Amino acid sequence: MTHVKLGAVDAKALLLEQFPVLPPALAGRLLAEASLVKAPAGSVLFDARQPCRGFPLVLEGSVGVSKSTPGGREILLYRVEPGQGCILSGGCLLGDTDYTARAVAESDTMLLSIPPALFQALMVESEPFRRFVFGMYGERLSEVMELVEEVAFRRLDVRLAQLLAARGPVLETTHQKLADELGSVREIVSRLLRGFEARGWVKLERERITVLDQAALAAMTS
Amino acid sequence: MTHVKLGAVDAKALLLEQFPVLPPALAGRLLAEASLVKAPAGSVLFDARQPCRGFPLVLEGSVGVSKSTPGGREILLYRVEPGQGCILSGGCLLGDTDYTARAVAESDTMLLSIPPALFQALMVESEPFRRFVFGMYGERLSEVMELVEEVAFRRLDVRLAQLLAARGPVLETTHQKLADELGSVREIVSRLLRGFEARGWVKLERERITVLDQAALAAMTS
DNA sequence: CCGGGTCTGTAACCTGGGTTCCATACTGGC
DNA sequence: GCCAGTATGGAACCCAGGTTACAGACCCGG
Repeated sequence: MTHVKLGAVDAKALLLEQFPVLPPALAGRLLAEASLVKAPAGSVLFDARQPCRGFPLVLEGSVGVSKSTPGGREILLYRVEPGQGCILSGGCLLGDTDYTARAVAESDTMLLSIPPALFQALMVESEPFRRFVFGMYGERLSEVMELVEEVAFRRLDVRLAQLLAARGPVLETTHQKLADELGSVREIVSRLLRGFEARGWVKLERERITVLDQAALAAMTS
Repeated sequence: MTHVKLGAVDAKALLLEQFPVLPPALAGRLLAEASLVKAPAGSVLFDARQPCRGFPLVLEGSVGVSKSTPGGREILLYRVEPGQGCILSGGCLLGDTDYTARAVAESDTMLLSIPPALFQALMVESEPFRRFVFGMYGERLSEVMELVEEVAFRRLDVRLAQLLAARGPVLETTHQKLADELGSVREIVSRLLRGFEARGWVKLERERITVLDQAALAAMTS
């Protein structure tokens, strides 16, 4: 976990390190023509009904893409980690349509925003870049399809348990944020967590959940 | 609605008609190298955990892609109509992964199955083909993301009403099939339909639902 | 060290939707 | 015209999860 200040040089190192699939020549070009953006935790990168300004590659941190209702409820569709790009922007750029979801930096995030023209050009010229973008599309689609199934058929306690098992052993977060990730509400998440705690599977503290029995949580899935 | 028997000639006509974005030269090549497949209504084109044999373009009929649980419940992820391809296969071909869902012909369907090698070649060589495939990816992803929101936050009566309004004025289907589309069960769909009938919004008969007040159904959305 | 904001605990209550069960009715083949 | 298979009607019951409403508890800034 590097905590150095990031300049142009570090950006290049990060780009090469996080996106090994991209040939170095291309990386150089990206750094020259794309703009480096720092997004502090919590900042909104884009929102529904907005046109798309560029195709962002995440170098550091992570971005959550979610849908939300007027009533204030929310559900996380997927997370963009370092080494990935926000594929939603790809669709917007190619189809020239607006966003249909919201993207929020989940931690301090650094990303490289490829301007539309360059993105289009790369898609035509660069085979590796195309493969990269395509691969990500496929992955995302599968993920979101999976999510539909989860939301439609899996009980919330199971989904919460999965989440805890996957992200443990220690989660520094609030019940509200977990609820927003699952598409539920704070009270229910609190209630379920209490249940897990009673069974000795987790320990609860303010803004911190410690997983004590990952196996038990994971076993709920079945 | 053409009911002629379909031979090679008709396939070409259909291909050109349904896929105007593809240049005629490419269409010729596709017909020469891809295989024409007829799938009777109800036949399973592919299922989860199977590798992918080709990239199918739908010429006539329609294909439903859905997830299902061991318990027998089901939810429709999206529908592939004439002029579209099954993008899920694209991901499988490029990433060489297995399917994660099931595809069923919803009516007698005719499709053109592009073999993996040709698909890969076209993605490299043909800009219009690439644009076509890309465009579809973006669309599907948006659709499925939308579906997550619907399933997570919208009540079933509203979703059913939407479905009826969109697919009316007459639906030749069973309550079970509607349930499988929505990710619910027969009894609930029946109950809700009864409610709509009581309000004079639909008329119910065996294997047939007639929408009488589309405006009322559509208005539930808000 | 006081006070407002945020996070969590807890409980009563409600309801949408799933489960179970059975009755009825239509339909097509023999 | 009978019978098996399928589609629908209808009700009792249950429960996961959402709503509402507070009360502490912690945390930070002034």
